[in-house]
Amino acid sequence: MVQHQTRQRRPSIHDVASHAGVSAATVSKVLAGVTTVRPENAQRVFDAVERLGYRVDPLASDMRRAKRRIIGAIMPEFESEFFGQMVTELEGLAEQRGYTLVAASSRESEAREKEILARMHDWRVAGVVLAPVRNEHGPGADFMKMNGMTGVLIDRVLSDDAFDTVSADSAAASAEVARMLVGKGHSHILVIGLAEQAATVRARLEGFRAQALALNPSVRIDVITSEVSVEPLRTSLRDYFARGERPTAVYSLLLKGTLVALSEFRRRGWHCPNDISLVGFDDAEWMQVTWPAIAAVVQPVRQIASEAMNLLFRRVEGAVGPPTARLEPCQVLMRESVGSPGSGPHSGGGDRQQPPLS
Amino acid sequence: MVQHQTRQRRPSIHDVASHAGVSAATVSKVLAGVTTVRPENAQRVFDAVERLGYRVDPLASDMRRAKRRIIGAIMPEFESEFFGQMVTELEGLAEQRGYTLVAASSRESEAREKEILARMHDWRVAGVVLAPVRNEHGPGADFMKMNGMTGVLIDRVLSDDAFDTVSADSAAASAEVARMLVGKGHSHILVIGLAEQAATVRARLEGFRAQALALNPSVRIDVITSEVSVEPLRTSLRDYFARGERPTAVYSLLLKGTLVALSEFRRRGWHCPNDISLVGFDDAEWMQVTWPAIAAVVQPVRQIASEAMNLLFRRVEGAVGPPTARLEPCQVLMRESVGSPGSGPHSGGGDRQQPPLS
DNA sequence: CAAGAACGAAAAATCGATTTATCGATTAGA
DNA sequence: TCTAATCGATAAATCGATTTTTCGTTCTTG
Repeated sequence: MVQHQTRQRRPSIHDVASHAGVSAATVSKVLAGVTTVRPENAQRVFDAVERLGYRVDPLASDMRRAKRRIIGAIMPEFESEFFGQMVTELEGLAEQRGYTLVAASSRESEAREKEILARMHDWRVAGVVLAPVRNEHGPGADFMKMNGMTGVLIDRVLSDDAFDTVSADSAAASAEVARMLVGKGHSHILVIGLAEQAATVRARLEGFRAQALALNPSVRIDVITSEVSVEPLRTSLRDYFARGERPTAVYSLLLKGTLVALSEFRRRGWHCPNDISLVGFDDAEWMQVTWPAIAAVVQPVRQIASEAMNLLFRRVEGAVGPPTARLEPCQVLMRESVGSPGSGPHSGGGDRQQPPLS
Repeated sequence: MVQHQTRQRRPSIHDVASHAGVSAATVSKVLAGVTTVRPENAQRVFDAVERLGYRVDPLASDMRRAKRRIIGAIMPEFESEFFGQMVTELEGLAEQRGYTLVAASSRESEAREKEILARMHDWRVAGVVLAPVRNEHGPGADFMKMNGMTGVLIDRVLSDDAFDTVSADSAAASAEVARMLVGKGHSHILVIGLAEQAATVRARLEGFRAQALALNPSVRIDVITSEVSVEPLRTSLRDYFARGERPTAVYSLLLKGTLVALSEFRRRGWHCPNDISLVGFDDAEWMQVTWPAIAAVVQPVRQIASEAMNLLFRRVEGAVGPPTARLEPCQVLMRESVGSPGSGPHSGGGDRQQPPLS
């Protein structure tokens, strides 16, 4: 525990060895827990370690290994609660196993995603947790395949023929949303999302549609998607409402879509749930303190992170066999933003902004 | 560009050397841009690099350096937009200079903060960007001092005698908030915050109080703080309102406080800005799409990140001299959550929850 | 009691790069 | 012409650990 010296160079394993009067190899063995060392020598090593405040240099320690004790994490962004929590969880889990997590943001760019992967490959990371920008078939996964990297794909994925995948069971969650909305009497529902994330969006959409139609064959489901960014989505949504379309509920398949929907509602002076109901995929802390509180699908971040790390380390340790595709169940939080249609006056609209409460 | 081989072992500098018919030292020099190499040999090296798809192993490359090309970033959390953006920015800036960023979350724990720093010290990071849990005088900064680490402190800091500091000019921003609130006629204002972050909170508080009193000497300013977490703050706030205190405006010194205030308002059935006005330190994307939009102080994330990295690399490159303390200006976004007092009926309260719009 | 097994620890090789020292071949200068 | 300086490149040392090989003792055993 002593660290009285403020000198520059840190003690190396050789310093410990000479202080303990043994060889560096012996020190290494003692610290690795090898039992074929005389207890007396082991004690001298521990003493010297203590006295010098010696700690293993992870960089040097990793030099000879083919796989270094580093795990890479690549997320599309860090700004949302979901990915923030995800990185926090992954970091903790990696640390528990003595690994260092190197996190990087692909900033929603597949090109950047590939560059980051190349850099992580340079570091000889033991494994990668990749949340792809688009889906499991992007250039990122290809690069990993091509270079024999071990990894797990999460979030915007369904299943892959090379990597284990873990994601929220968004189809089941969407079905539950459908149950709730149709159950409340909604028969004209708008679903908005980004088509870029193909498979996941399709799963959510189909999960929702199938359940909704099963409950009420005459329900009308409109879909608005945009390819890459959310701004075109905003424009499409604006046009849609301007055309006079009046769904009684909106289900947004992604957080940014929920924000867009809310801002379009506010733009038209519509209030939830009286004028229109809203459910969003992805929960956020603020959603329960606003008026109205926003109904949302909560993704099981901890479970996804923990399952992903389990699968990853299994592969890192050499497990073989066909890749698995895990789906973790979500929770749907029904809040005030959802009501029954026709329970309040549908303010005709118009594009002017108006103060909400007076 | 060629990477036809899917074999396991990556080519080393010796593979390149033998393919080019030169020594490893020559390859190293060519790649380092040393000019005392015969152009013909340089070309052969480049060709071999291309053919083999060779890339330098950053781990091995860093072995002999005292400071490795790694920058550590320690944030109290990753879940908020502010720190999420901060990590994104820092990562980009580190990458630009050929450094790898290792980010870790102290999870609002000073003990963990120190552990992470110890681990980063093990890695011999070139520098650290530390956003301390409490302030610049915590065990984290002490550890860095003790071990001669180079670093920059950001966010919850004012100035330090050992490290450069960069933070938002929250005193000036708070003064501007005071100007706006007092200017609107508020004369009883509640300020809430966490005292743990001593210096910063005091700066914000004093900046606010001084300006408010300068404009209206009879303004009443109540302060509620809690030491560590936000839950006691919630309790205190609840008690405060239950005692019958009726400020006309609340200024929250931190994001979590803004959420707590909103949830207490909703608990009592109060609406912004008619029943009470609200301004929060720290902006978030959702604040502009809710009803009402929440007024907030926007921190200059990019400027803080960029300035922190500039200062850090200056020190990494050996710059000496007294530490600097930078304050980056904030922007105050006045939104609908702020109005004039008495412009709407103050609903007496009561603790029952009530639907907002009807 | 001597040959062989078992044990513990030191010596040496290794990982993949960088840097320093060394060396041979030209070229320059005396 | 002989020595000295210069140039380009290679050999070797280094970084800090781990792992393999080697070696000297001690303990068995025939």
